[in-house]
Amino acid sequence: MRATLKDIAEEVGLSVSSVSRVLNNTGRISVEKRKAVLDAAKRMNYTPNVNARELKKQTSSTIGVIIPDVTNTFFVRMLKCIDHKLWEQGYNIIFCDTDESVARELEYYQLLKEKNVAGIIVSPARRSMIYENESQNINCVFVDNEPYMTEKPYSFVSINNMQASMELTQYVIDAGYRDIIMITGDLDETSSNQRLVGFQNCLRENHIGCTQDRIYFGDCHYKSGFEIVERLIQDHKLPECIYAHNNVEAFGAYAALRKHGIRVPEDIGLVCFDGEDPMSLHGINITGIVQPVEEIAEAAVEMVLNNMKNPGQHCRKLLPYKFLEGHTLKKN
Amino acid sequence: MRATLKDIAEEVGLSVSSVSRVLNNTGRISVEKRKAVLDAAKRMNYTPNVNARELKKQTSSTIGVIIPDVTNTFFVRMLKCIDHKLWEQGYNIIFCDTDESVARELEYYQLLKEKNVAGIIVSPARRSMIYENESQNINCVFVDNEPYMTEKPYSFVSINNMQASMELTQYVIDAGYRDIIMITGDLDETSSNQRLVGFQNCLRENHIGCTQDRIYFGDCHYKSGFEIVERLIQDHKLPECIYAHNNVEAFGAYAALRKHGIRVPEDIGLVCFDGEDPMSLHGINITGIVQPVEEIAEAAVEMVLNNMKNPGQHCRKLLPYKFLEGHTLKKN
DNA sequence: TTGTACGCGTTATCAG
DNA sequence: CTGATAACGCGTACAA
Repeated sequence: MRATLKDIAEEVGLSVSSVSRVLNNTGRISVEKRKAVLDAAKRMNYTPNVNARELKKQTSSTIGVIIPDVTNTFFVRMLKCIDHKLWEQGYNIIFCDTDESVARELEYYQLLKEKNVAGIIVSPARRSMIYENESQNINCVFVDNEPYMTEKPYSFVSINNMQASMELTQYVIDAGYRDIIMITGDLDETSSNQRLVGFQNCLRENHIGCTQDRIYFGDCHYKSGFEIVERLIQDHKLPECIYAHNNVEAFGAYAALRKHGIRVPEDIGLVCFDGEDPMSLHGINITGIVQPVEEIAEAAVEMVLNNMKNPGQHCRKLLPYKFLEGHTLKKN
Repeated sequence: MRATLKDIAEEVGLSVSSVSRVLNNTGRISVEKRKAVLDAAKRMNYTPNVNARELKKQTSSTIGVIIPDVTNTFFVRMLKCIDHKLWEQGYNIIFCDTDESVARELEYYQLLKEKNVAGIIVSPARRSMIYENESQNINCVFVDNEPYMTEKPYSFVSINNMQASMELTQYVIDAGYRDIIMITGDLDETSSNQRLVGFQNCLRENHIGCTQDRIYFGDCHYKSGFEIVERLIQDHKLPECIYAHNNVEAFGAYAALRKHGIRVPEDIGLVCFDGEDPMSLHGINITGIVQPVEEIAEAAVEMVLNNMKNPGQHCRKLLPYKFLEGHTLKKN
């Protein structure tokens, strides 16, 4: 068994509180007793029980992080950044990958509360139900996708997806493309929705018909990008340019194009969000919007820590994004 | 504040123990009181305090997972698998990314103990010091890389890296290549070391000189793969085939080759470990060894859970790997 | 300077 | 069936 304060106390013939005082450097203790305690602690390999301490002190040093799919490069980078920021502040992460299951998300959320986390950073999947039937004021920061239908206030950090999407679309148009299609993300998610709306708005503003056949419904995954594009190829319906909702879909799209010998950007243009991952497309950057992952993570951490000191204070942050000129559009 | 058993007890005019019994379905309680408790619990949004419960019951439902870099596709997939397996068993993960810092690894390890985890799954970075000065018998399973220099027994799961490396090298040779170089991983890690040894052994067995200029020292990262190959190109020293320690290095190597218009496999061969990620090379699989990530994760979980029931039982498992015939070697 | 007593939220034992 | 009581490991107000 692990040594406890009590064990040490018995060992050195002191009271538990004195031992506690020594180990926490609180209160005054005679030098020799202090030494005795420290020696015993070392000898007995004493390890404090943080859970007990936090139960007593009514604090918590763990933050729950819920994400839909950690194999997605955007989320994994966010996770890593969050971990580092929190580590610096003395916090730990309980990691929850929901596999995009709303049910799992809810179960994880419940569990995190039971584990007494100091706060939760969640990038919800689909129409997140987290805030349904939730009367408790839990310290929760949403990232990327907003919770569905709640009049309760909440904290949120992301970028302005609609605006970014419009800018991107406009860039494509300005580059000379007019026949553009979009492969959407999961439209149950607000970020996907916003990007689609931005795309549609921009087409309209440019008097380009935004007919239904410009929109293909993906699900944020590689496979949907791949399959949609392969179908387009087979149907001889390839447009001049493909706008994929995220990098993963774009990789899928790219793979399908390459499989059929269609070159990017010579034969077709390709844009997306978060296409800058150098590891993923052998050094080829995909032109498009790049979300400031680090800043988003940092803001989320800041917000969740701040909410601890000022409970009930909610905050909504839309961070500036970057435009990346990659190698997947023809020069005008 | 969060409602506690005591709050409910006061609300319904019962003792704390009775409330506990109702909520845990233990012991007999009259129907009406049971209903009263349940109602109150719901009304007051009662959430049990797992930490308190586990303090009392002397149990723990959290497992620490320490990995060197979660953005590495191998580790992130492992993490995800581990999370899912543990979730099924009612356990949670405290996530620790060390950024390959041995110091951080040690700090995390200490912290996990303090947080009272039921066990730790660790893929150590470099020459892990985790087991130095460690007299306590902590439930710890090592994955991929073995701890450095300890006479203490430990649990470990991986593949037989040396044998796999020999097989891979032999395959390359059998495919007609003789001028092969290897870009190693971080040689402080046993897996990297083993793969290098396997490469060398196989060359010797085939009477191919294993001179020092066949070995380039990488560090498992994209950048090192890229830079080493670019230097080779500039020095006109490209071999017939490059053997990269892992997929990330191979991606870097591939990017460098592509940048200079060198085609794979037409102009040069490329093999590595874990090159099957369809997302990463636009559908092109890299020929080589594939580690059974899922099985490794599963085994690690099994071992860590088993160690809980049978403390001190250590186990070493080398799982079967697969050979993947991809698209990066010329057909013989 | 040190010890006693109490409580954090929970469960388990023992009485009634 | 129900309620005290103790204990898990720890920190702290109070007393000595």
